[in-house]
Formats: sequence, C-alpha cells, structure tokens
Amino acid sequence: MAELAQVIVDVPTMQTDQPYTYAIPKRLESQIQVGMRVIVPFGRGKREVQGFVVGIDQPTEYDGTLKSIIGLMDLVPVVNTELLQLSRWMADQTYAFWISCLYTMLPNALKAKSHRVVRIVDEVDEQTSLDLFQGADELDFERYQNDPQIVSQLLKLKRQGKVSFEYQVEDRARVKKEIAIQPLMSFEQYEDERVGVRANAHAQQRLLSYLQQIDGQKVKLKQAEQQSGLKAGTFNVGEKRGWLKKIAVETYRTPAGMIPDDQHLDSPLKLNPDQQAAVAKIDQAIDQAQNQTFLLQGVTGSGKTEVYLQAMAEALRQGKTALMLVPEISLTPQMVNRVRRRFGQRVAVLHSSLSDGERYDEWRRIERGEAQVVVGARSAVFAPLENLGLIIMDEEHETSYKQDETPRYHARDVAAWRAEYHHAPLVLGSATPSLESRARALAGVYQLLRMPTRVNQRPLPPVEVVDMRPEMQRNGETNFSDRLLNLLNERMEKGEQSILMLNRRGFSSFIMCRDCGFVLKCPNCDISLTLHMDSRTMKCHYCGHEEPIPSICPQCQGRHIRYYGTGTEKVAAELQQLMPSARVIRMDVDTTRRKGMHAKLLKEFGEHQADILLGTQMIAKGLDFPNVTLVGVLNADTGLDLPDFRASERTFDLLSQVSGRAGRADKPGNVVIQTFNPDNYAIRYAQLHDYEDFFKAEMNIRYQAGYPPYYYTVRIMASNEDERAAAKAIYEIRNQLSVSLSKETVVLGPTPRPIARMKNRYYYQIIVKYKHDPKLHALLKDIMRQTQAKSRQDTLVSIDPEPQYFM
DNA sequence: AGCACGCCGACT
DNA sequence: GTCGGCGTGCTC
Repeated sequence: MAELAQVIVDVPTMQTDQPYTYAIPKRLESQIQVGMRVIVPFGRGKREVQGFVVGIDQPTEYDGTLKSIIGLMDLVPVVNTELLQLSRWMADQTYAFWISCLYTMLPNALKAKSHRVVRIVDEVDEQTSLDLFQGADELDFERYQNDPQIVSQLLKLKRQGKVSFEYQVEDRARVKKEIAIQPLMSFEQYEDERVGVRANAHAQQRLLSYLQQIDGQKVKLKQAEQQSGLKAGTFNVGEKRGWLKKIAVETYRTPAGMIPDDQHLDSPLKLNPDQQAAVAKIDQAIDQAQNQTFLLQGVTGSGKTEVYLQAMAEALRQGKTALMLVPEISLTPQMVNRVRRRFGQRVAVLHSSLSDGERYDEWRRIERGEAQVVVGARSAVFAPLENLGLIIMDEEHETSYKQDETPRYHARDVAAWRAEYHHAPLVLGSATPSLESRARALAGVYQLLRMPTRVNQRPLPPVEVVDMRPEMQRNGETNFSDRLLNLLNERMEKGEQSILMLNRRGFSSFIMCRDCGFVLKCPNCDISLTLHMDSRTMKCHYCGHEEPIPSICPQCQGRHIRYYGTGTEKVAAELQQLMPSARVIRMDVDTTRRKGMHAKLLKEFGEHQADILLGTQMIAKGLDFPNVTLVGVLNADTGLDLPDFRASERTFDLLSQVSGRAGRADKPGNVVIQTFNPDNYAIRYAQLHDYEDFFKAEMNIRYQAGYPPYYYTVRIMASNEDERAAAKAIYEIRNQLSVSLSKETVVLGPTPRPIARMKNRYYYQIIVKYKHDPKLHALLKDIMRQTQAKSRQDTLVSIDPEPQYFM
C-alpha cells in the first residue's frame, strides 16, 4: 500500500525546486494518486502550502522524520502522466521552477489562495481583544499585513504565546451549480396522481404530462420551464406534492458566443488540388500515427483554415482528438465561430479573455473528454486532451507563441513534444514561415506542403511602394502621401472601405534622417544603434559600442535627423483634417483596452459604419472584410531598423499579411506602402509577394552575421537596483561561461539593455550564440542555482532560451 | 516565500 | 541586563 508521496510544493525558489517526501496517512491511502494537488505542512512554523504529488513510494535519500499530508484537493488527478512529464521537461528546458511549470499548464482557478489567520490561543487583555480582534477570537492577517503597527503588535502577542498564526489553503476552483428537477415517480404513478388534481388545474396537469415525458431524467429548472412553458411556482407545487425534487447539478459557465447544435453544422468546403494534396498527406500521417511535422506554406487566402478543419475532422473520425493553436490576435469571433459551426459541441475554446471560472469550465470539459477539439492561443497547448491525433499551429511564425515571462516556453516546442508523445502529426501553417521552420523544411526535417494560389483565383493585390522622402520635401511633415490620399478619396466616392496601418513597433527608439532615410548603424554589428535619452548617446546593445547623437546626417549632411515614431491619435487628427467627411475608426491599445471593444469596433467597421479603419499591428492579421479594397501602411520603416536581427523578418511578415487584407472578395484591391527606405529588401520582396527570395536574402544575412537559424541563442540577464551590482553579477557570469564553453560558441556582451533601467532596476545582458555546446545547458543550470542563492542581495538573474527580442 | 535562529545596538 | 533590529539557512 502507498506510504510515501513525493510532492512539489508551491514555493517557487531554486532551493525548494525538488520533490519533498511526505507520509501518506491511512485515510488517504486508497485515494491518493500521482497528479493530484495536496495540502502539506512546510517549514518550521505552522505553514501549510499546496503541492503536487509527482510520485508515490519512490525511493528517497532523505532520512529525517517525515511530515504527513494534510489533505487532498482533488478527487481525480489534475495533471495526467503526459502533462506531468511535460512539466518536468519544460522546467529543464526553460530554466524555470517545476512548480511554475505545473501552474502554467493549469487554469488559474486551480492555483491555491492561502490565507493567514491569527487566532487567540491564550487569554489576552480586554483592550487588545477589542482593539485588534473586535471581540472575535481570530482575524484575517491579510487585511492588516500592510499596517506595520498592527503587525508588530501581533508579532509581540505571538512571542508571548497568546496568539498563533495559522494557514488555510483555499481552493479557488469553484464548480458552478444550478437547480434542476428530478422526477420521483414512474409513468404509471404520475397517471394515478392525475386523479387527485382538479380538472381545471391546467398547470398541474401539464406538469404531470411533462414529468411523464422526460421519463425520470433530471432537467435543469430553467430548461424545464422553457420546454414545458410552466412557471416556477408550478414546479414548487410539484415539489410539495412529492412529484419531483429539486437538486443542484454541476453546470458550465457557457462563454459568450453561440454554439450551434449538431444538426446545423457546416459541411466541409470543396478543396482545390493543392488543398487536397495537403489534406491527404496530413490524413495519412494521422491514420498511421506518424509523428511527422508539416510546414504548410500557403499564401494569404489560399485556404489554410479549411485544410486544418478537414484534417481535424479526420482525427475525429479516427476516434482521436485535435488541438488547434492560433495567435491570440487572430482568435476572433469570425475564426472561433467557423470552427464551432464545423464541430459544434465538441469544441472547447480557450481565450485569454475568459474569466477564471469560464476557463476552468472549458478546461474541465476537455479533461473529461466532453470536448475533442480545442482551439486556443499559446497556453492552450497544454489542453488536457487525451489521445491526440493532430496538432495544428496557425501562423507559426508569430512571436506571441513564445511566452516572455517565466517559464519562457515556446508553444511550438511544447506542441512538438506533445505530438511526439502521441505519435501525432504537427502542422505548422503560415504564409510567411519563420526562417527557422523554413530552414528545417529545406533540410527535410519538416515536410513542406505548399499552397501557392488563392482559393478565389484572384491574384494578390498590386503593391505600390511610395517613397516618403520627396513627399516630405513637398508637403512638410505628414503621414499621408498624395498618392494614398487620392486613393482614399476614390474609395470614399465608390462607397468602399480602407484600412490604414500605423506601424508602432519600436516607437521612438532609433533616429533617422528624414531627408535621405539614413539610420545610424553600429560599425561592428551591422545593427542600428538605439537612442538612449538617459545618457544622450546612441548605443549598440549587442557589442556595447557607444557614440554621441548626431545632429547632422552623416550621409547627406541634412539637418532633419530626428526620432522616429507617431501615435494613432495624431494620425487620426491629421486624417480628419485632410478628409473631413471620412468616418474613421481608431483601433489601438487605448481604444480597445475595455473588454469587448475590440470586437465591437470590428463589427462596426464590418457593418460599414466607418470608411477607414486606422490601427496598429492588431489590424494586420486575420481580418477579412469583403468591402475593403485599399490597404495603406503609413510607415513601413518603423521596426526595420530596430536593433534586432529579426527586424527584417518581422517587417516582411507584417507587410505581407497586410497586403493580403485588400480585395479578397470580388473587388480588386490596392496596397500602398509608405516608406523612407523604398530600396530595402524586406519591403521590396514584400511588394513582389516573394517569400522565396526574401528567405534566400535573409538566410544569407543570418549566415554572415551568425544568427539563427545558423546558431542557437540564449540570453542571460542580471538586474539590480544598484547598477554596479548588476554589472558585477553579469561579468561574473561571463567569466564563468568563458572558462568552459566550446571554441565555436560566441558570447556577446555583457552590455546594458537598451532600456537600461526599468522599474528602478538596472539590466545587463549577455547573448550566447552556439551551434553545438554540450556543456552549456548544465552550465546555465548551475548559474541559475548559484545566482539564486544571491537573490537575497537583490540581484535577479534570468535565462531566456531562444529569445524573440534582444531588447 | 516565510520562518526560526542567532548575533549586535539602545532601552527599561 | 533584555528587547528587537535584520542577516543566514532551511524547509520532507
């Protein structure tokens, strides 16, 4: 019988990041299972914490006295074998604590909320009793913990042994209950009951009929009222007469959005030959349970979603489940409803906008096997689906798949891990794949599936690149070229709509000459310098190079060198001035902060309540408005010159995505890209819709400079309120690295981060580039362990494998 | 994280 | 002399 349990406790520190062994009390012996949450005593005081059982009766080295598990939080494990293994792997890969990984995989509702309660255990004098405890014998410590006076008083009482601090771990996972009716009699008994009811008591007669009809099944009260057309009062009478009883049943908080019933589902669309070929390949892998990764490279409008849907249908036909990941930004009602209309009740959706309760309910539906299709953003990759037959990752190049706080996992890697575990295919879909993925396809690691034509046979819209330098000289400071204005007015007259995108990436962090488009670059790194207002210098944070801010353009000697960046508000004002009659909807983080605003604004635009949709990147992806025939990018440059080796890739991707937004339906479209760098290759290739040549050019640059996919990268960061302490810590780490790394490995830095001080902490970083360095992983884990010991001295160290941004 | 232990300054 | 400050180490 089970006697010992290995538990990971909810204390996220390096020193406690290991299983602790507890005795299993007799009463829990038969219930306890690996993957359950438990409450355990931890530490010298009366502290109680939540933990996860990660093993039972495993041998331990520990030979001290064991404490006992206090109680179980779950009746069934919340983490199955697969996810438990996954969490361990993830902790190892991302240098995060095991406990943090476990929690990221689960809905927030399963996080424990611990309460500290102060209880009187001995007589205290009346004064204190009244002042502090208001006559009660316990108080909630949490309420007073910010009041140092009260805290010190309580501490004093504690030393005197008059009060004790106790813990209560509280489960936040609340199951929503609803009232249902339960018939208590048989058909015949109800028939007999009719005798005792007056003939003109129509409602009661009808209730009897209804009870007979539902044939002993319990029905939610609300539903019963609806179906029978009877009032709540009638059911109360029925309860009194002993015909039925009211019971509480578990229910789900149904998230907003209609779920079609299974009779009214969409049928699959007819596929073109490219789609057919793709579906056939994926289906085959599903059927044969092959862990093959496909890269589905299809231009915008080539019908990738339909391929996903039909492949998922195949997984379901095989009795398996399917997981579809999309970036948060394209998890729109349009998209969600399309999946719901295909698979109906079998779909669970995991948004970030769900409340904790809603999310928990969707999670439970998946966990219980009631949903076999899951659609969701990054964290949905942990959906507790069993028997996975297929994983899809749409827009696989999106950087939002990488979590930028600990655990810094990339959903693509997690998806790959799970696909391997389940012997299932993984489909990575994109119009503009990440270089990493495309390179793997080239190497044959991934199987490439191409869909080069659009479903509606329309060619991609013509893209005009407008050079803003002469525009500025002609019209002064403006965000609108003459060409773009003309086209905007033309659409207005025709009653067609336009989308304008303002690229806000890297707002104001670099400077550019407005006469010639020159951007100051680092002489050593071929990456643009970042403006540091605090030191009034231009810095390269790859190599640390530093120089003064120029006032005259080094290239054309012009004097119009300035910070670059504009806000949507300013642009909207200018637009209103230039086109007074245009109705403009502005969409950015400010106007969409409130819940539901995002959808509301898009709906308004879809209903043609506005002529122009002006927004930031958030409007670039996944939207499909048939009446939009003009797309304008106001400033394609921003972002291009960020001190980031992925800057070109992102710009190319953004411009390609935006270009796909115009003229999707029966009307041809136009795309206008305004730029100060009309000759830049990312802009050029985006204009030509030429991914292949962009890929070649970019790969060449990455090869020359030694960046991914030719090298792997890790970023190590140290921060401290004291700048010198942060610098000292990072130099120590650098020294440690340089001793034992392989010769091919390159260490960049240490340098201060471009934003050297954030929240009053100074940040320093190192970038390690390597191809193959067997010792690195262990070394980094070691660094984590050592630096964590120093965290008392306020130096925080973080390690980010394959960072998406170097900023 | 949070708690106990333990070693130093300023109070009854 | 002790009360109480926070630096250190440990938690099955």
